[in-house]
Amino acid sequence: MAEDAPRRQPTLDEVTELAGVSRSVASRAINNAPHVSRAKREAVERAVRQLGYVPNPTARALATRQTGAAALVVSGEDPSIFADPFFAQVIVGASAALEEADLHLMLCLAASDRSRERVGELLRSKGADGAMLMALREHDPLARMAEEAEMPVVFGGRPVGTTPRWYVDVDNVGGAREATEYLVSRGRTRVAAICGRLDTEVGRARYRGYRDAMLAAGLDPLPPQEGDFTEPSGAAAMAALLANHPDVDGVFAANDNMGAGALRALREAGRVVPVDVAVVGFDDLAVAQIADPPLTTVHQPIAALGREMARMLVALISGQDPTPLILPTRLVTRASA
Amino acid sequence: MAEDAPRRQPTLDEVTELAGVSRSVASRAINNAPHVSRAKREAVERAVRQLGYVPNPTARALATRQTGAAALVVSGEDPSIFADPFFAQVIVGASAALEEADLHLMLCLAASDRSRERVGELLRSKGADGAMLMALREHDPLARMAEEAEMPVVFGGRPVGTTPRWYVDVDNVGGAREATEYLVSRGRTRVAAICGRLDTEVGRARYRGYRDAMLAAGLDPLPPQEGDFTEPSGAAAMAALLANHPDVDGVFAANDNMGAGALRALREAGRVVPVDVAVVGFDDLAVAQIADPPLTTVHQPIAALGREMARMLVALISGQDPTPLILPTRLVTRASA
DNA sequence: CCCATAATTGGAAGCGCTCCCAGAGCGCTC
DNA sequence: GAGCGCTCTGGGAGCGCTTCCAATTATGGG
Repeated sequence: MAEDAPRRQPTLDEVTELAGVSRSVASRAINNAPHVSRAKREAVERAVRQLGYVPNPTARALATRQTGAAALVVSGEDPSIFADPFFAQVIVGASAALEEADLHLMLCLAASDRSRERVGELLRSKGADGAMLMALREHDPLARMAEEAEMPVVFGGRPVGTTPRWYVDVDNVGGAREATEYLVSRGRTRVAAICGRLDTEVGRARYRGYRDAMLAAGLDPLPPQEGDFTEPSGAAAMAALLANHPDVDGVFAANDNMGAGALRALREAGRVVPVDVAVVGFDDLAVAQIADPPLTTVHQPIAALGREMARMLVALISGQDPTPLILPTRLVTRASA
Repeated sequence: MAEDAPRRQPTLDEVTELAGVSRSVASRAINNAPHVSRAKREAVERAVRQLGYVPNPTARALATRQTGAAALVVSGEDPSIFADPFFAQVIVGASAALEEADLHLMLCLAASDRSRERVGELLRSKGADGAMLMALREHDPLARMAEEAEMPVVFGGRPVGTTPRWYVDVDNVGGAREATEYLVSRGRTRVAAICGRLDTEVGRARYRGYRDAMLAAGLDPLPPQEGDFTEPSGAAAMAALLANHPDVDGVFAANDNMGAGALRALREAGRVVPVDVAVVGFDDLAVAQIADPPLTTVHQPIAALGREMARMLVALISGQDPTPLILPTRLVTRASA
């Protein structure tokens, strides 16, 4: 049973020979293509089983000009951005959808010039059948690389400045507006926004939603208190806010990490949440439930984001022309507001 | 400048022609191989630039029998296991190390039979130059697949039952022992363990460390209170513990998620941490810092785990025979104990 | 100035698979 | 019984690159 000769992988030709058919027939049989008689098909199947033959994906890729893989590129200036559990969920969704199309997932963390350069080469060399780009920042070189590459590309979230042809995004403006409206509806009038980096579209859009809601309610929006989406930056922003606007009674944080940071800063400053200050976050990650008090937050369908990106990419690869998609958010109320 | 003809990628032959050299020379020049005169090398470089030539990785892969990619396989019975931020950090480390060797990262979430089958095929067909396997459970079919595939394979953590030839692991027993010893050293005598799934080696090893430390201190170890590494399971385990052993005064949780859950259950039961019950976790993820009170925990070098796995794999791929590695842990004391 | 030696060079054979195409075989119809 | 439209079949030409090898040219010592 066990040969331990230094055997190579068996090739199609060996199957061909054992089954007594031509290469074309063997190839067709293996790919379940038509025009193969029942007898030959079975002969091929038998030979395949006997030899333990597995098609060589590289050779197939060369012949078909399809690699069978899609890249998920996460930009950022250092790899720590990827530590955000957000991406893990995107991956879960994308991975599932790619699997349906029998594509493999290539993950590229484009956090250094070197790695960005490698991504560029991947795109230009058609090292994948398509790519999903996420977390692009302003003037991100990846945007141009993607444009120049003649490869299907789907954006996750819109990059700052331009609106790509194909993207999946979450309704950031709407979600932020809803969060702010909720705070206002609970009687808060001095509501501040701890926003994410304003060189990202998410950061801007969520601030815009806050501002719109404030203006619509006849309240004065405060200028953006910028953080970088991390917990410490949220705490720092909250501290700054308390220093400049001691009378703040509501806070909209542009994500849960910063919301959790704000909660901590408030606790350290002796403010009671939600009595003194109500806080709403964005994302609805695990941290929102674990936070104390649990964080009222804007839920966004993260796995669905990944899934839809992948589906859109698959559609693109198969020659269709899908339309961009904006996924809805919904407010999840917990104890913090 | 901009041709918008439906141009294919330029091929080596076109470079060859433009530079006026043979294919061999062009190939050597492009790969920085020796035996190319200065003049021809420059001619090739010029042609490459002029044509915007990028080597086709698939063709190269077919010729060299090297795909230029390594797979990271995360097993599990459903994809949610991947939501654990643990993996994100492993990926950050692995990705960086692979980049140094100019390898791409293929991520496989093997959470269904279908996806496991695809991984098996990837392994058998040599669709990657090597693979890193993580989170294998007892009788995990991936173990056999990996064994049968003649492909370099590195394990992250040891699977239950067997000790693979190449692996990188964390000192789970030592870490758990240290955590328990610390609790004991703080005067706790009725220390319980909330352990992870006992069909994983991590779960077993951490319980073993707890038990060893208890026995060494002349205390009675409690039977394992099993959770599944999630926050809710930690809370449930803690509740069960309080019901069966109301006098418990110390808890070692096999990871931070469950530690956070225990904290919540204790709070809900009116116990004060660390006065009534001291709690120690394991992992030192972000949740440990955010928890209230902040969780004393066993820090493990997660990114380093990923990095070392990747390095070991690279060594294996390049024909070396590296030795298994066990990474040290260290206790980080915070307010919970 | 000639020959041994080393550095370059280009031809050509793969790597393993897909797929176009022409030809063969076969059952019908008219 | 010839002609037509099928389905099958296998030959062979790629896909784009690496690399072995024999041939060519450059180098240099005697």
